[in-house]
Amino acid sequence: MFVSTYEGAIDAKGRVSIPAPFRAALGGSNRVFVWQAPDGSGALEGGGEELMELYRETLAELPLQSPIREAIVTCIIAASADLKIDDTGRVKLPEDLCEAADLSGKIKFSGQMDSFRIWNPERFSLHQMRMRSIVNAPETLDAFATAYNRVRQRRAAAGRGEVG
Amino acid sequence: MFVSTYEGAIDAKGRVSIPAPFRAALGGSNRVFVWQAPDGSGALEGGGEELMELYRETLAELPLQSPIREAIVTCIIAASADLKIDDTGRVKLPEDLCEAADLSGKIKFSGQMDSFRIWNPERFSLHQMRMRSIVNAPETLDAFATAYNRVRQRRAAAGRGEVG
DNA sequence: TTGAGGCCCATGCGTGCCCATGATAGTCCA
DNA sequence: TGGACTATCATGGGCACGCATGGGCCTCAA
Repeated sequence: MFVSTYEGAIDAKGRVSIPAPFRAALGGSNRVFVWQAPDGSGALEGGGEELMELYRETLAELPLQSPIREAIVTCIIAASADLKIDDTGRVKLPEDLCEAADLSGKIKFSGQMDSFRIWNPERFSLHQMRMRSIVNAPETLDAFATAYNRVRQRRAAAGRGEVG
Repeated sequence: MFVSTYEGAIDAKGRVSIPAPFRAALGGSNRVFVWQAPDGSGALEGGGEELMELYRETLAELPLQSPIREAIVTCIIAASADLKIDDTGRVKLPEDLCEAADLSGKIKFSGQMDSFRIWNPERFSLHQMRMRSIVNAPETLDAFATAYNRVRQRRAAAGRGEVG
């Protein structure tokens, strides 16, 4: 589970330390995949072998000739960098990805549950501010609370007991 | 279940003892997540792995590109501190969260059923006073009583018997 | 020969772990 | 019913390990 936000830095050799909690979330594997987040946020997105396996299964659900499948394969699978984590926990980010996400010097890692993101810090604060204004809208929290209660009730019905 | 309110303090190293009943509510896990309460109350909100798992399921219910999902991921998942409880029951609160919630010295923990909150004591009393005036309004208790009776009747219909 | 990448060692700082101490409440017995 | 004992919990502080980071050397390819 990728949670929280961590600071990091790209060193003179283009190397980046993956935050230790994220390495733990990768399940001890020393392989990471990194690609451009497809939502236009300008960040990079990353995940481990487990996520890639999930993507593989997801793609298998889609018709072989569908444009959706083709687009995902091209923009995520083909566009991913397949990186090896060295024994001090670092990877070398390819230059083209760094340029695409405007990364140099200080960077931010943010957890997204199943994946994580790598940000230019300023872009991240901007994104944060935008998201905060959405969260402040009462209908956002309402919608989340409604979905949350649905999940809880489903759990309770399945006899999985209470939270906490 | 997180119930009741407890006093606490931040020590010189930025550490805070999680009240023992809340630790018990975390189910023996030594991992806590803490983030800014998204309701503008100025408190921090906290929960355990179980709550995060519920949030993960809830997010999975929401469309991948929906602004709600993105906002919650940014403002809760990414904004959370992923804290480890040491064997005396303490965590180190990150400075940015302390600043955001105006915490230093004495603090208050308040139970919220599925999660708990961490308060600046003065803000908490203010909040308490505001809430008390709302509770005093007859329509508040009416609405609560109506919902309560609906739940009781649903239970009775399901043959789950009486309230202890 | 040179530049880039992979691998290894060195270091400083943060924080996680462990010790001890003090306070409080709950229990047991006189 | 009162007092002493004990268990649990909050708190303070020291120490060492883990993590992020910097740099050197070797290898391979252009």
